[in-house]
Amino acid sequence: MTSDDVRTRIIATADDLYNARGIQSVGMDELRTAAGVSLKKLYQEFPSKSSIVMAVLERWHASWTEGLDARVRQADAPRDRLLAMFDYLAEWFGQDSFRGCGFINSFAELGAVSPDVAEYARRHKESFQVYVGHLAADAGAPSDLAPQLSILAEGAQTTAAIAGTPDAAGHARRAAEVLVDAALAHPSRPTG
Amino acid sequence: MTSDDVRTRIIATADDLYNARGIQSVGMDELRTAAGVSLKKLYQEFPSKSSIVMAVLERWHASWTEGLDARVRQADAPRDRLLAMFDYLAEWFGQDSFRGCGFINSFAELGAVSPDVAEYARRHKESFQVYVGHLAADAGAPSDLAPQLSILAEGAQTTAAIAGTPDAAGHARRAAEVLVDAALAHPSRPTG
DNA sequence: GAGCGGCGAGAACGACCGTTCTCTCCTGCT
DNA sequence: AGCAGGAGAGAACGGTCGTTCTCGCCGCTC
Repeated sequence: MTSDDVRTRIIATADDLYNARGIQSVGMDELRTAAGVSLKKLYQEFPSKSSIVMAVLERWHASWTEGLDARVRQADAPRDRLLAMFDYLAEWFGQDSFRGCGFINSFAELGAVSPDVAEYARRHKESFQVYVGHLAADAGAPSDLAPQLSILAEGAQTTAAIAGTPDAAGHARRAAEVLVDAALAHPSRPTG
Repeated sequence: MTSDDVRTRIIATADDLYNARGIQSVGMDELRTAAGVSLKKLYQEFPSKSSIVMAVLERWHASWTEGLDARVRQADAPRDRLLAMFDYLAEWFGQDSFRGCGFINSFAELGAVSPDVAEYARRHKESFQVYVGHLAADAGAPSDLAPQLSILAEGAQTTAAIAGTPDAAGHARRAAEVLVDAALAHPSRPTG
């Protein structure tokens, strides 16, 4: 078993546990047991718990970004691409393991106490807004639209998590349709 | 000094500390010191930390509900009342002490580990949606509108918290204007 | 004025956390 | 076969947490 295998397994286990129960509630010993790794090996791969946390945040960022992009690329028309992200949210909310956006959660848990976590969450959300901005620009929408859709997506995530139902994705999608259509009725550049 | 004074002071102090740094990061000793109360008196008024947490959640709920309602009542027209909640958000986000919605934060911190906190957060958000539902009904909007505006408000709260800027309130308000106007163009009942 | 009941300050306690250390055992090389 | 080195299990350590206990002090009552 290579060192990469061990790292991957630790991060995958921490992903599950941190997502399910929060970061502070999961101790190193529980993580060690669940990952099936000796404590020595754990600290050989990661110098501290906070380095594991950062690695998990990276994993969350990559998996969210890739999943979103893959879902968006299934649609062809720019308008459909803008709306596809809400279908991605719907799929995500429907999973049993869904317990809210890990970045919102980790920011709430540790943002005030760990500048690294706060900064990583900020950058993740910023990169999402930039991504939505590109989709909106491709659709020829004015620059107002992207932050509005981003806010809808964020709201759907917290609402779905707290309410415990995936309904928010549908509500957000229908709101997004109205906003997108209104924005495209006053495009920022001619349709050609 | 009456017992009520002490309770109020403890809750007010816990409010500040929990809001600023999260619940788990604030220990009983720090709370005791900041509130200027003996540890004995603290445990005389509250049997446990979790009972203080619940009391703070109640305070948050009351202060949010009252503040929102007061702001909404400043507007007369039903449409303005629906939009007024985003002005309330803008004022809130602009405060130095703003660090996100306490219910979203406490749910993220403790929701998975404390059913009481999770349930209280759920009920708080539900009561907000009911409130928005009344405002929307008064404006004669179809029932779709209320959850959409609620999601916008939630998204604005998390976006403003993580980004560290109050801009999200303005974005959410402009999105809400579009949604409200679109909804009122297809009213659920005649304008009379 | 003597006893007493309640108070504040803070020590103490048990549990748990993140991290390190020890000790044993297994493996692979010569 | 004998030895060196690394790995695993888990004890140990220092710190902190929520909670309780102790103790000395103050103001009240007879």
